[in-house]
Amino acid sequence: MTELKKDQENHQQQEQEQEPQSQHLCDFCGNNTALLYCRADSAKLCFTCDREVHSTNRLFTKHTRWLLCNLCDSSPASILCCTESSVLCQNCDWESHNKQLSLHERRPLEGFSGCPSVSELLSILGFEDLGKKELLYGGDGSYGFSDWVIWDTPSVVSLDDLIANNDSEHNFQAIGVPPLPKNRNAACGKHKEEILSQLRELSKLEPNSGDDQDETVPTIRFQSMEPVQNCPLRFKGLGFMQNSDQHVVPSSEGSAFHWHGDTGEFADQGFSSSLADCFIETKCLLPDRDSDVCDASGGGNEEQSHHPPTAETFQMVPKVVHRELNSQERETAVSRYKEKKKTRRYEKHIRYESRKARAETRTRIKGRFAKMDYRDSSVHQ
DNA sequence: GCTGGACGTTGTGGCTCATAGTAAA
DNA sequence: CTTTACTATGAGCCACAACGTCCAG
Repeated sequence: MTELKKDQENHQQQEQEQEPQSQHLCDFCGNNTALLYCRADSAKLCFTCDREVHSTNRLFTKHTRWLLCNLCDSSPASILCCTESSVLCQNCDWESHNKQLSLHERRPLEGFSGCPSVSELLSILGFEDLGKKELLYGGDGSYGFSDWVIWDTPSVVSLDDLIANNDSEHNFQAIGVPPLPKNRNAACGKHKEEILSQLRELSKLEPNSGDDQDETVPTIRFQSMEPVQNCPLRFKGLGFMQNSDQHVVPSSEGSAFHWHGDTGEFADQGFSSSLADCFIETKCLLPDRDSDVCDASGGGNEEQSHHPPTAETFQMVPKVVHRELNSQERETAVSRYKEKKKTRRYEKHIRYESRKARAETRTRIKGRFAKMDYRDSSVHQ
């Protein structure tokens, strides 16, 4: 632990040293602090200009943007250091964490594309407990994304956990797991204040800012919550996938999903691993969005959909709990599982006695079956 | 629809080896 | 606290008869 403290202190010192040069201005307007990086444009942008630039046509919406690295302020951040709440590019991450044999908890970050609304940006950046209203007015009362989007809720470890927790009114939290602190995944890095400030400005520009209809619309009704200007919206890793290929599959079916690299699909393969469950809970519980723009088969999503999800991907995808749709499915799945558990046979079951009899008389070499002529030849010798 | 041949798949048990977990030094 | 020794567990291997499917006659 002391090593961790020293590590943190070193980082703080390092940040303080770099602070003066970290304020880069937006390449577009030249006024605001640049917080995002667009690789396709090789440009550092503020949130307002990012919206302006990337909403002009569909092609631009495909550009993936990242937060700027908190250390060098010149490269896209691909690592979130949860310990020090900073976002770092690969080089800076290597420099700072490798040098010091860091014990920091780090996660991969990916960018976002499309034209996310302020609310969605809040969610992407880990301010899910801060609705757009709170952002605008600092108000209370209204509920925002946090009520519907749950980041990294403790995943269900097994179906037994579900059953053990059966009485909790479909609360998917596994037993024995302490509640997580809010906002623990805030992925905004060091420039939190500046980000909030820019988002505040951005939200004022949105047509329905302050409208009651807006933020009270839960995430599960994404279909009615079109991103600004109907731009295709995709969050990669950081936020949530909003995609037409999000098949609704009951997560508690007792199914493991295996990735088919060639088709880019999951296939049901029996009982689920906890890892797959985590993913299913999020990926599959999201409502379908019949967007022709984001069509998995053809539209601009191959990059994401045809790569097998890594453990990091699983870790990064936030948990979105669909409270209505899943309750019935869960109940039926649990009852099916219970029924199956009753009739489960642990002892070995011989299906073909004749094969057993045959196997017992077979010639063996070190336990392995040997060819018949081996016995013959040994007899002859 | 029935028959028979060809061909691919499945299941069987004992042993070895790798791995994880535990206890002792 | 670390290292070593021991134990438990499970996957994989092997050959081949039985089984299942397909197809032509």
